[in-house]
Amino acid sequence: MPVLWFRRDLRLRDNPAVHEAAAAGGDVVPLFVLDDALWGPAGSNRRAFLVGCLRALDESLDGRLVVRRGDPARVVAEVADGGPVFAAEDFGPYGVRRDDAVVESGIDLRLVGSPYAVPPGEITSGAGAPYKVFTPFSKAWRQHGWPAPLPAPRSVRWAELDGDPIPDAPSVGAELPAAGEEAARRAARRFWEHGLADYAERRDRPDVDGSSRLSPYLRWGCLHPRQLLAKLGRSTGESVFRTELCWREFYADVLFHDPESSRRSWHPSMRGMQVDHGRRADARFDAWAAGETGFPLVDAGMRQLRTEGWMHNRVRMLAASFLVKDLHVDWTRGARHFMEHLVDADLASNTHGWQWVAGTGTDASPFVRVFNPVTQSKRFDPDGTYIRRYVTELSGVAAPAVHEPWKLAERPAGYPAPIVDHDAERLEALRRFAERAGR
DNA sequence: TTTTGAGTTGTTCGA
DNA sequence: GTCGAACAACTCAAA
Repeated sequence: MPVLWFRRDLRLRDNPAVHEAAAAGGDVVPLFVLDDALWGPAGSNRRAFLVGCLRALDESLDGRLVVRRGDPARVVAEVADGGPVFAAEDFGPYGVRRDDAVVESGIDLRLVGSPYAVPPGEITSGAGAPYKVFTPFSKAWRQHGWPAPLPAPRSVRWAELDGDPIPDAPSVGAELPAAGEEAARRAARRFWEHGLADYAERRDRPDVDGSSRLSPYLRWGCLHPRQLLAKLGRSTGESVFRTELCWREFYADVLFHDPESSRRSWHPSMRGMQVDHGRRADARFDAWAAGETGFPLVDAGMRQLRTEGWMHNRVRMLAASFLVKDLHVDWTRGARHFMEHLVDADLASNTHGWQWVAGTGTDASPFVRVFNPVTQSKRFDPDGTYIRRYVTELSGVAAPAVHEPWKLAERPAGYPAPIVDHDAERLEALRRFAERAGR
């Protein structure tokens, strides 16, 4: 029996592997392998969202989704029993290793499609080398183009096979996004109706929640970017959103060409960057992770991450900048924390988003960027709406004091004083960068 | 091969 | 408050 192996493509629509598996003849076994290498490091938010996606998929398969726990090479071999296995290609470092092992074990693995409009590795510069700068990549990417979404497949006959139960969703603090393909379609429709027209202006505003909120669905493949790209026109908002989708593809391409870059700085000269270790650094990291730095917008973001498994991108950048530039903690540590808690945790986007902020990645900026937590707060959350939503200690504090509560005559009860002096740490960050640049 | 223009998302300083 | 310049020099990508 042909097997349809779901990995990060938890949908039935516009899924080339579904078509191929159906065309192979015979009842198709829809399989998901609960792989400890991926399940283990995931925090409860990410686990809960994945469980939600699996339940939704199971429902649209009339309860026939086969979930098996264990090592993929062993589990897939057992289920396939010599038959062909169809799956979308995974270009991440772990996915490539896993699939190599699967093929080596003799399984007839047929990779069809990928989670990207253009698979990593396909776009190269005139010299045939991978792009290292976003803008030329994005031009080539748009020129390259992508296929239209697939029509619905003729009805697929799904096999009935025993599996392990879908694990219970861990209990989580607050509300996670609704999971699954139908929820993704609703979210996309909502974004199209309410968010896309003003996207260019609103996407940077955490207070009005102006981003698309589609990242968790793209991460788990409840949506394919092709489905979004096919509907995008030429307006400013649509162009800006298309560019955001292109960033996702660019970073997947960068990680594909340098799989090591998820663990160490992409830029060789930045690998010797001086970072802080030890008890003081650990305490600062803990304060950052808990949302107790005393900088309201940073804390609001870190608390949103904990409770919702998601953070607005503008605030992600600021929180990352704060950890790296103000606390001098290695970016990989912050990136791991994000990976654990984000429901949209994507290794490529997360890694290279962090590296962009840390100044260790493909970005060729002529100067060192150090985000100012107060300036960012005033510009992107002017009334403090977003801050007060997550930092309840400041619920009675209005703008402008909400941006710098240490200036109040009386410190708000329960809210910490700033753990560092931003101006001093900024100079320290610049000093460390200058040291690297001199080598 | 050499040259040229450009590089997501920033901050500070001084007019 | 608003605005433009300065902030390293370098690397990339295409002409």
